[in-house]
Amino acid sequence: MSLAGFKSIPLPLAQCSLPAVLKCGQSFRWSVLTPSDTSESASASTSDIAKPDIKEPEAPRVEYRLCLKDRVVCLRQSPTAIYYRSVFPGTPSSNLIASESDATRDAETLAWLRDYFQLDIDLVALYKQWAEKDKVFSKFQERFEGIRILRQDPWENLVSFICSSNNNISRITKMVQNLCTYYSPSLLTLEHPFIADEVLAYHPFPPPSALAGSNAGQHLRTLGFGYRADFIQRTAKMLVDDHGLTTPQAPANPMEASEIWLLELRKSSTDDARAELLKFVGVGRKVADCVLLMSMDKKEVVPVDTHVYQIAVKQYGMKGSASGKPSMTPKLYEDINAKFKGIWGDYAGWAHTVLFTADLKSFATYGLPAGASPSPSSSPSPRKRTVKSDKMAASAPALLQRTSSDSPLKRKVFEDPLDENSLTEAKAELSTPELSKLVKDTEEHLSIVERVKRRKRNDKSAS
DNA sequence: AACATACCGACC
DNA sequence: GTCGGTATGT
Repeated sequence: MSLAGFKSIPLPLAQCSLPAVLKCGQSFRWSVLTPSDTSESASASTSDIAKPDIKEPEAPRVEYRLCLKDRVVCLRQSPTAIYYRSVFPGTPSSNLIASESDATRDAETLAWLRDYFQLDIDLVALYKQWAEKDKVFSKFQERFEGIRILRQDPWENLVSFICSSNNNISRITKMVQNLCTYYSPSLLTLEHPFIADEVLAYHPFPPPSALAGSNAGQHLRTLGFGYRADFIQRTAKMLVDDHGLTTPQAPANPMEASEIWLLELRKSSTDDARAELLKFVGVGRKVADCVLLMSMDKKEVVPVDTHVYQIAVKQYGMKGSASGKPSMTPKLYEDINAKFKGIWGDYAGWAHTVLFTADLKSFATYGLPAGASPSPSSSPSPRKRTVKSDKMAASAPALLQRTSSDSPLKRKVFEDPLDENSLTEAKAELSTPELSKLVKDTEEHLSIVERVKRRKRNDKSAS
């Protein structure tokens, strides 16, 4: 598979890692397509490969796709560049003659990419600053390169995070996909990049008016939204009712007035914008802060959930609650928020996302190159909660590739890289060099995890 | 103003 | 029983 038809943006992986950024729970709408993939949209599938094949940088075996209002953007990545192309309705891919409008469209897509990935922000420089200020961050930085905040559409982001309460990435992804499939018409269909004869349909994100109808709540329930169904319908209706009649900017603008109103909140202060967001149903402090950080340019905002609370306790020695189960009171929220802002400063929200991502089970072995020996402290802690509850389970040890002919055993190891049982079984069946390498890497990882555990125990009994 | 409980669905 | 929370009740 060549990169014919793709333009390139020279960019080191450390500035932006697509597999990390597009699957760490910021956007839920990118599909990740690989040669071994048999399903439609796959960011939740266990057969995904999390990293481009670095052994063959000229031919990445992963493609990422997102449907915008008027085009589908397709991306691939090598260690030194991002490759992009866009596909429009009604343009057969067999058209080999580049026209003038193609050049215009490429320029538009490039502009969109620079904005969406915020490529003018020097992430490497930010990492350096955070590492200087913060010992904990410096431990993780090398293994979790290229994790940056996307600049997403506020409406889409708001709905996605209303879905996120009491929920996991895998299910949120399915819900958002259902939303697009059933509430906006297909823009175009496109062949799978690696699997012949597989055709995929692409739907843009539906506008507020499409979800505001009084019947939407009930219908969304049947699509698996649960109690969040009414939140979404009512929020959509509030937007249409209260902000749907803004002076039409340009008739050609495909955005609805209420979407533009949300977009304009970028110009407000953090507190003002948050106050507006909190008026919607299903939007509390955490969801509002996610929207502020991820689509309103409020880079200093640190959304606090139970997960972030765990990091504050574990990594930064914040006092844990005696009864194990703390309720996230406004005061606790503020305390944690202030703590992280004090540590990381102006881009605290960006720094928080790096650690948040590093703590996902799916990234447990991310960035561990074969044979490399990470320092003991840089390995993620084997928190039971994370290991058991994170259903993303999409990533495998870096640099290793799954194939369609994987043995059941290899699959097992991939699906839970930290599970010692499957590892023991796998050792007895070192049939392929690839599997043996995987076992070696994972063993090394586990031994590090063990060392950390032991040290923790010793520290405790010593004090 | 600070807590408790229900809510929905998937998983252990 | 658990959970990347919020709304509603006391």
